[in-house]
This record gives sequence, structure tokens and C-alpha cells, in this order.
Amino acid sequence: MAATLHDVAREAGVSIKTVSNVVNDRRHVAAATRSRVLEAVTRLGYRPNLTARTLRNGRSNVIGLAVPELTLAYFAQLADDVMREAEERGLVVMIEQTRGGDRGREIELLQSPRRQLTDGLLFSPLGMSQDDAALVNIDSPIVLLGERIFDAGPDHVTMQNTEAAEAATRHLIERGRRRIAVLGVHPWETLGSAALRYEGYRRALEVAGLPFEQELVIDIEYWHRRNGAGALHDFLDRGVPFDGLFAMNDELALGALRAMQERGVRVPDDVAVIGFDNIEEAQYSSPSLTSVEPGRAEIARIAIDVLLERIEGVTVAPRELRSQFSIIERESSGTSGLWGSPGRLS
Amino acid sequence: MAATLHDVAREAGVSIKTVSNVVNDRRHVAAATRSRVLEAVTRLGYRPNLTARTLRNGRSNVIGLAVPELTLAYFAQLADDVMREAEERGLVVMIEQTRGGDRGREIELLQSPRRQLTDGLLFSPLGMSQDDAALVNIDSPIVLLGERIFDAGPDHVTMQNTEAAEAATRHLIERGRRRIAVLGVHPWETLGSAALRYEGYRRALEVAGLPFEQELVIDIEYWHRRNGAGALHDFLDRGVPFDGLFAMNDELALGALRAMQERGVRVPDDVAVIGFDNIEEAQYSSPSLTSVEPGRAEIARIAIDVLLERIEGVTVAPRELRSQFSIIERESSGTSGLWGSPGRLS
DNA sequence: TTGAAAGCGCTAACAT
DNA sequence: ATGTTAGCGCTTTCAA
Repeated sequence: MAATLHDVAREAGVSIKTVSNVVNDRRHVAAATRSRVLEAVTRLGYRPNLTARTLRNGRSNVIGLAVPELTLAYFAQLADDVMREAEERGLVVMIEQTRGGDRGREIELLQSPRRQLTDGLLFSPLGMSQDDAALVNIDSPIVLLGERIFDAGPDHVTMQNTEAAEAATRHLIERGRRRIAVLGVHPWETLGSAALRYEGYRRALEVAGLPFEQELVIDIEYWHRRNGAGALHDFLDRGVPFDGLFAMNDELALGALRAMQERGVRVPDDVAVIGFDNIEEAQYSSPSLTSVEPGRAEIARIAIDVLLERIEGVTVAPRELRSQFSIIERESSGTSGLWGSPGRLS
Repeated sequence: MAATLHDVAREAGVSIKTVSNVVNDRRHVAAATRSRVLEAVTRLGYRPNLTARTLRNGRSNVIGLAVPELTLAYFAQLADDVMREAEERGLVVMIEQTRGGDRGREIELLQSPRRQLTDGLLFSPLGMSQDDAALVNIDSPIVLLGERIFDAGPDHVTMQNTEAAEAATRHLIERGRRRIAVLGVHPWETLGSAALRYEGYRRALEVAGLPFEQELVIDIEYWHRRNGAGALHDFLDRGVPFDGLFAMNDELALGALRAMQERGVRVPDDVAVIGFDNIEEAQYSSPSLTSVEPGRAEIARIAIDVLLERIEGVTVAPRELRSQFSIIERESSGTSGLWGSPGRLS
């Protein structure tokens, strides 16, 4: 059995209060007493029971992070960023997967008794939508990530989707591309990353005075590589001429690269490609993938800061915060460079 | 403030014991009482305090999973598998990253008070080695994953590294390759995935009566894509002739594919390539990557079963369990197939 | 500076 | 079938 405060107190010949004071590094402990206690602590191998401490303090120093899927590189990297930031603040992260946009699972998760194990939740919904906004107003502190739900009550940290998508499309236009296809559109939604990025795409065309062509719009529900590859095969079958491709995320873009390679379409010579998210693989694909760096690490940092404020009980009006983005240019939108060195960040 | 058992009891006009019985679905509760209690539960929005329950029961139904890095696809997928299996058993998983083989962090994690938040730990060491075997014998239940530490005391679940590597190498030999390079060797270790897979490589050569050539051995410490690409560039610079490549994991293989593409080496025409791990990307690279499927999902299932047994207090001798593997053949070792459909599993 | 004791919310032994 | 109560290990008034 693990040693408790009582055991240590008995061993050191003091009260548990004193042991508690020593363990928690409080003042008002005589040096002699302190060392006697510490000795007992090591002798017994005492380690504080975090569950008891949590029950007593009403605070666990564990925060939850709910993402659609860890096997999507973007979310694995987000999780990594969040864990790094959390660690610096002495927090532990408990990750939960909502499994690719299952609205029911998301709602269940919000209401799960497991919320009680954490002091607060960073929640990245995918299946829930603006209609469900009321449901995210749970008792415990919560910060929303992503673009599914706006103005719902909780703080919200996200990226500049529309602006970044506009910049991405402009990037292709500036390189002389005129017929730019867009991959991953969700025509059924008006919010969400897809809708916002699509908006940016259209805005860039408009600003450049380029016509919008419906035949260049490729709908895809799930933004996985396989869907990108499949959809692009179908698109190529249709024979619609195009010289640029804006993929709504890097997974789609990588799938598209693969499909084009299979079909003998040269990138960037025939088609210049840009993705979104700047996942690590974008550097190592062939050709390396130009992408939008959305400021993921910044999102993680801000989100945790905001969540911690709420946990501490700060009561300001809900905030909507956005990270900075940038375009990382690589081979897929620039020089052919099959002989160049692997893409670097910047 | 959240409602407690007491509040519900008062609201329903019964004792807390009865409420507890209802909440935990015990028998010995009259139907009328039960419905009255349930009504009070919904009216007050009562949700059991898991921390209190854990303190009382000495069991949290949370298990820990410690992996090197979530951003390595293999571990993201392992985490996903573990979470799926855990969920089916009513468990929650708390993931921790040891950050790419940092021995100090691994040891710290084993001794962290955070262990107290979980009923047991699935631990995949990378920095610790056989010399540290004693340190994994912690108080709480633990199951080792991977190949860093053997015969240490805890149960150990792993894959058939040597056998699978031998099969992988044989796969290339059977396709007529005679000068097979091996990528990712760790000459400084005698256990560990690298050593075991290297052993399999050598065994396959021996069985086939092929000479072992030191110049075909490529050492790489970190099995990331960038290192695979870099090392292969160096190897190509050396001008050593080769017609097959066994990469010790898929990330290295994907990096190598990229490097060969940059240097005009055709895969599989000039060099047939096989990886290890069968990460999802292997299907979508160009060419798609032949790989060893190591039985990751099976490892997750077995590991949780074994851990749960220990948590329940089973006291049998420590076991060493291994998953089944198979070779998933794709383009990188077979037909050129640039026009084929994206690789499928099998 | 240190000690005694209450109580966080729950479960279960024991009593009725 | 239901109620009373001790106690899981900790922190924290309140006293000494």
C-alpha cells in the first residue's frame, strides 16, 4: 500500500498538517521539522494522492482536448502543440477523439461525466453546427477551436480562414494561373472551414477580375488523402482544363498530387498546387507542397491561456481570437525543382 | 454548484444510499423509489463526481499510454487503436509523450505522481534500454510495448520484428533483387527495433545464400522522413550499386522514395522498396509503398487485455506476447503501375 | 509553528 | 427495501 500523509506524519512524529505544509512548500515550518519530514517522505516513498487532492481542491490540473481524429496529421500536431503548452503550465492533457465529425459523439462528450475529471475543455467540433450552439454552453470552462460554431458563448480561438484562403488563391494567380480548381468544397454548409475557405477563394478571383467557373469546384465531404485522390481522378475524367489547384487541406492536396502523378499531369508545370495546414509531410512529398501555415502553435498557446483564465474564474465577455497565417512556398507552386533539396520551412 | 448525491436524496426524499443504488443500477430498489430518484436526478442535472468515486473505489478507469511522439504516424495510429479498444471496455486513455526517446523524460514519467491518476500504464519506451529494466517495475500495473526492454518483470507486448524483417527482405529477394540496402540501422544497440529488424535482414540474406555487404548498410538514428531522405541522398552520392531497399520504417521509406525521385532513380524499376509499419500514407505515396503490417491493432487489443488483468489483480508470471504480421504488397516492390488505382490493403 | 478535526462526494458495511 | 455512518487522502479553518 502506498504511504499517506498519516504514515509520514507518524514516521516523522508530527501532525499531518505539518507534513502537508512541507509537501506543498508552505512557509511557517521550522527548518528542523522540515528536514525531518522530508526524510520520512523519502524513507516511505510518499507520493501525494492526486485524486484526493483533486477532490479536496476542486481542481485537477488536467484539461481535456477533443479533436476529430488523431490520425489526421493536423490534429496530431495540434495535440502535440497543446501538450507542450500545457506542460509548461503544469497541466496534463486528456485527449478524446470524436471520430471524424460524429455529431452525436460530440454532444455526448460535452455532457459526459468525464468532464468532471478535467478543469476545462478545448473542443474542436466537426459534426456539430451553428444550430447546436446552445449545447456548447456547459458548466465547466470550455474554449472552442475551429469554425463550426461562432458566437455561442464560450471563447473561440481560430485561424483566419477566409483571409488565408484568399491569399493562397492569390498566390496561384500571381504565378500566372488563371483556371484554378478548388478541392474540398462543402456546398451544404455556410460556416465551417470549407465554407470560409471557399469564400476566400471566390474573393481572390473577384479581386483579380477572374471569372468564377462552377466546373472548377470540386466537392468533397471528408478531407482525407484518399478522397482527394479519388475526387481528382473523377475531375480529370471530366476533362475540364485547369492550371491551378487550391486544396482545402494538405491531406487532400497530397492525395491530388498522387492522382495527378498517376495520370501524367505535371506539378507545377501543368498545374500549380497549394494546400492548407502546412503539415510536416508537405515538406517531404514529391513535389514538396506549397501550403498555408495557419498558426497552429499560436492557436494552442492562446487557447490554453484563455481556458486557464476561465478556470481561474475570470469573467470577461467571450472573446474570438485569431492566429496569424503565412504562405510557405515550395515546389508544387513554383519551380519544377525535382533536383532541388527537400523543401524547408520558408 | 453541481448537484451531489445529498441534493438528489433530499429532492427525492430518500437517503443517499438509495440514490447511490439507483445511480449504480443495483437491485434492491423499489420501482416507485427508483423512478422518483431518477426524476430528481434529471431535475437537478445530477452527474456523479468521478473524482470522489475514484478516491473511494481506488480505481479511476483511466489508463495511461506513453508514446514517444504523436506526430509519428505509427504512434498516432497506435493511440487511435488503443483508444478504440479502451472505449469498448469503458476506459478512458490519458496519453503522454516522452518526446522522441528522451530517457530522462521516460524515467520521470514512470515515477510521476500522475501515475496515480491512472489505473495502469501502457508504456512504449524509446530512450530507456535494457540497462534500465529495473526502473519499469513500478508499483502500479504496467505493460511494456516495443523492443527496448525485455524480461524486465512487466508483461510485454510486441511484434515479430526479426521474423517480419526477414520476410520483408525475402520479399525483395523473391522479386529478383540481389543487392538490397537496409536503411535505419543502429549499430550501437543490440536490442531495440533496429537491431531486431537488422537481424532479420541478415538472416534472410543468409538463407538465400546472398553475401552480406557492409556498404549496403545505412545507419540512421532518428527514423523520420527527413532523415531517410537525407541519408539516401548521401548513399546515392557514394555510388554504391543496389537494386532493393529495406527501410526499417515507413517514414524512412517515404523519405527515401522522395530522395530517389529527386535523383532520377526509378522505383521499383531500378530499386524495389519495402517499408515497415504499414502506416496509412503508405497507400497514398507515389509509388505506393509495400510495407510490413505489424499487427498494431492486435497489439493494442492484447496490451489492454493484459493490463486490465493486472489491474484486476491477476497474478500469473509475466508474459511476452507477439502480434501476427503480414506483407502488404504495393507498387514500390512490384509492377510500376503509375496508372493503377491507389493501393488498397491487400 | 504545530495540532485537531471537518469535509470534499462517493461507496459499502452494517443496521433497521 | 432503505437508512446511517465510516472513511478513501487530502487541504484548511480554527485553536493552541
